[in-house]
Amino acid sequence: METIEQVLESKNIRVTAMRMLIYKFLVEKEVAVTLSDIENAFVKADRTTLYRTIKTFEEKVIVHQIDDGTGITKYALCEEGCNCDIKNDLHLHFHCNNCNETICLTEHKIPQIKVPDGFVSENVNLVVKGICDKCSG
Amino acid sequence: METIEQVLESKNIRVTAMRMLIYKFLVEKEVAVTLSDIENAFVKADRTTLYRTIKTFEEKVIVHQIDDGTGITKYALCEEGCNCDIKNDLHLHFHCNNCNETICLTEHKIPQIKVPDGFVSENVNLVVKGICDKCSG
DNA sequence: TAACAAATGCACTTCCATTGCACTTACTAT
DNA sequence: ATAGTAAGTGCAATGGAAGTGCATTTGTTA
Ligand SMILES: [Mn+2]
Ligand SMILES: [Mn+2]
Ligand SMILES: [Zn+2]
Ligand SMILES: [Zn+2]
Repeated sequence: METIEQVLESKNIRVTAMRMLIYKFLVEKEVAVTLSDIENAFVKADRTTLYRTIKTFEEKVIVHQIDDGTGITKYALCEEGCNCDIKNDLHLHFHCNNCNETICLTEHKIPQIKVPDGFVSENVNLVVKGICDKCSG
Repeated sequence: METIEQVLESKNIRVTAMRMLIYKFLVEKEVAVTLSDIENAFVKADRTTLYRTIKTFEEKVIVHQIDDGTGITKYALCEEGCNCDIKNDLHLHFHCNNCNETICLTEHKIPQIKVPDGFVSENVNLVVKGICDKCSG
């Protein structure tokens, strides 16, 4: 079991108190979070720091960004071997219209999408909206 | 060939000069437009009017909204028989990473997406990003 | 043409994202 | 250990897009 310090160091990110806390927060959450979610969890920290921390995490492929159509960008931890830096994330995302949470369905890969002649597909964003397992039960 | 007045009337929208101009603008554009695009095309008109006009068009199913992941909502004319009001738009959208334009691929329907047990899919947003035909030529 | 409803214009507001700059903290080389 | 440097943090401010309240104008209908 890797410690948080080890995770950060392995990604060439300087270890700071704030970064460890935010990383821990992301691990414990199972859903994608907004910057405001992080803000609310760390009221004593400055918004800018949180913002730049998540941007650093994104750059270093610790988290990936999710546009679920709510208008607010969300972030979730990358999986082992995630290559969202070179290609867009290949798994699909689910947004619950009831509890308003967004989750990664990492097991569900995006099918091959055909595009017309002359078009070149580089990546695909796919968000399914509906009712999640917790809300449909 | 229907006139613009006839189109608007058939959708139960009051015909005004502004609305006819905006409709004409949308018809002539083949790509999805942002509110700013419309603003730039009609500098003498007030932003609010353009905003509310496009919202009216959306409500009356003359245009549909597109979230292409750029963070700015875009709008494009609905096709004949478009049912984007009851279900999300079924065709896919293409965003060109080169010219930054977004277009409807109305011929290309979104494939059925499987979701895990317990999840209920209500609608799907699918955006393909890459190079469009004009830019790849 | 009078009366009413809807459309427009102006001024604000809110929310999220982003940046510049000063200050503090962490790493590195002596 | 200490100084120097690079990176991280906090504060203040900005900008863009979306949305709202209200007064005024325009269109419709009786
Ligand atoms: Mn994901
Ligand atoms: Mn479309
Ligand atoms: Zn739910
Ligand atoms: Zn293009």
